[in-house]
Amino acid sequence: MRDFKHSLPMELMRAREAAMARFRPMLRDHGLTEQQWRVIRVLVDAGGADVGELARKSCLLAPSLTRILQHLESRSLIKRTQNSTDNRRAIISLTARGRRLFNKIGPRLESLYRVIEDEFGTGRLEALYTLLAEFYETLQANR
Amino acid sequence: MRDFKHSLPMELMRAREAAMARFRPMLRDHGLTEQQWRVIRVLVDAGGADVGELARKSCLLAPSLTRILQHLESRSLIKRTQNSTDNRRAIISLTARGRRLFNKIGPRLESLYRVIEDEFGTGRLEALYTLLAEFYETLQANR
DNA sequence: TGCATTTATTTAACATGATAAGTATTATAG
DNA sequence: CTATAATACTTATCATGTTAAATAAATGCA
Repeated sequence: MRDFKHSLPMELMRAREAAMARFRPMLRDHGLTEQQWRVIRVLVDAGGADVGELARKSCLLAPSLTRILQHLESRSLIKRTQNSTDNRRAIISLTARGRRLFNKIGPRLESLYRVIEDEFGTGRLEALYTLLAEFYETLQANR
Repeated sequence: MRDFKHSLPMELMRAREAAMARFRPMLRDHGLTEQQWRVIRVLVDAGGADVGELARKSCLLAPSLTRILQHLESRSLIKRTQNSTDNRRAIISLTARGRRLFNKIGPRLESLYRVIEDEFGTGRLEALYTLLAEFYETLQANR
């Protein structure tokens, strides 16, 4: 049997963990988990989204997202608006406080990212992105 | 700021999830989680290891591993041996039942893996492995 | 030898991952 | 219209992720 070290899910996880280990301390300093940050990040880009859209874009399962939104709402970082024609959906958006937190953390994480970019090389990083995207597309297509 | 979709941890996660979605149902059919399977897989290769070694090789944090070992022991899939000169360490190994379970599941997962190999192509898969390993090494080296 | 330090593992506490089931609202067939 | 199915979330439950603290055994050194 193929050597266990040569396991793709494992390698993907190790690579991801190596990267996250660089980012996590700073998020933690601001009382945020990686997943909470992903939600905030998506809300900045989208500027308001329902829970389903948020789940897709932040790669979080609905039950996890429900809990995260409750948490972020209790910290007044997000707010819900019941504005739609569909009463099942609530529009989630950042509060002013949420935006301030993003503006504080965003640039610092960005610079950590650039360090990685320098260490590994922009070219190889791009190659990795491409392969990952292709891999994902291939597996989704034949699902 | 860089587009959020172009986030390396996210891409690594999505790729990993796409792969795991293929494997998880079969593991679940046998009452195993992905992490429990990783432990069994390492024990087959190593044939007995202390908790620290197991944690490193299965890429699990010590607290998670503690719980998983308790679970696997309660199902009689692993056993502990207090044989060492160091009384802090217990040697973990598979029971006959654990080995039987591995022999039943292993080949089926292997064939699922070959499907992925065929879909994505052996060459690109190797390229991906190489980049991932290099990425991990680079980030570990400059830790 | 005696004791502070280090090492190996476990507990504790809180957050998320994963699946199934529940609830409320909207769409749809008859 | 109205019963039924589909949709969008939320709850519930169990397992793991993450960090800090606790416990216990081994080491190092005065």
